[in-house]
Amino acid sequence: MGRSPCCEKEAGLKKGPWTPEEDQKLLAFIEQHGHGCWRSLPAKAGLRRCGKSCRLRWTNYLRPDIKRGKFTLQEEQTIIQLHALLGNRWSAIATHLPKRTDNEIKNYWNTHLKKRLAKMGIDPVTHKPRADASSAAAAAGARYGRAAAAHLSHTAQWESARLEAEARLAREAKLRALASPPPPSCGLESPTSTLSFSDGALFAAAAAPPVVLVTTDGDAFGEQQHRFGGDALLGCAGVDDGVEQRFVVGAATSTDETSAAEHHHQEQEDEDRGYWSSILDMVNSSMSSSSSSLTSDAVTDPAMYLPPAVAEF
DNA sequence: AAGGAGATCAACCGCCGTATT
DNA sequence: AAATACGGCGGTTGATCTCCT
Repeated sequence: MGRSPCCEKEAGLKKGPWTPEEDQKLLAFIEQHGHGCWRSLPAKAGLRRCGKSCRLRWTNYLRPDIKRGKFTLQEEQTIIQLHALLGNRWSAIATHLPKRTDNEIKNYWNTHLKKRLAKMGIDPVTHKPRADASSAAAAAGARYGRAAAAHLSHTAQWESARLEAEARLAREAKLRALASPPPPSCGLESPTSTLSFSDGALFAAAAAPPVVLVTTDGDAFGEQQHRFGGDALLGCAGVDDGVEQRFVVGAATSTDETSAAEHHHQEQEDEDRGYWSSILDMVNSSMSSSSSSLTSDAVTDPAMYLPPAVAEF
């Protein structure tokens, strides 16, 4: 069936970058009347724009509760972790990054994080080592790959849990929609997303996904070792965008070390599970208390997004 | 200083799900 | 039940900026 573009009917509508005057008009109107129906807003506000364009400008730029500027390490970590869980569901990811818009997160992923993972030989889509990785990335990826391979069964379990959780999420969303309308927006929601934090039931059901953390600022955070997922350990002393990345992967290669390595590996796997549980708990608790007095400041506490090992820094 | 290449990001496009008629 | 309206989402584009040669 589809739907025709909202601007199709009216010719002469302006496109392209917004001028300060237009911003002012839109801001003034919304502050005074609220946005109400976006389609009729431009005419009421004296703007020669389509409603969609106004909505986009407001949600991605003009809203007062938007944080702009460089992403913090914690925010990057959250994006990478959530992308491993949710894929390109930017609005859902934005739900967990207070004051960031899905558009901003999407841009940041496409321009920074995706490339960084690719440089490391990690497929940014699957968050797993790429087969065609080359040079240093290949070496790192290969080591990562060995560890990953050693945990394939766990990965399969994770994938299964994830799919199951997705299905449960869909069912629950349906039930919620039938039961009651969503509560008014609270401080924890993304500026752009309407996804409720209670959708995080997904996370409750999830186990540890295979995910890689890439640091951006070695100077600021020094050498770090992060544990992720059930299927690999990956540490990284990042200098800057792929200049030099050192990996510490929890898989021994020599025969002599095998036994000790297996033992160590088991311990690490337990730690990984514990680590992911803590992330999932964190996400869950922020969701379950979204209707309480918890403020967005509480959620933006960087420590909340750090793996235990990093939080100690 | 010039210009070419790559990076960035605001904004657009087209589709989807849901509500309404 | 079908058609239409609307808000929202994710992918993509293109103007602008920055860096490099």
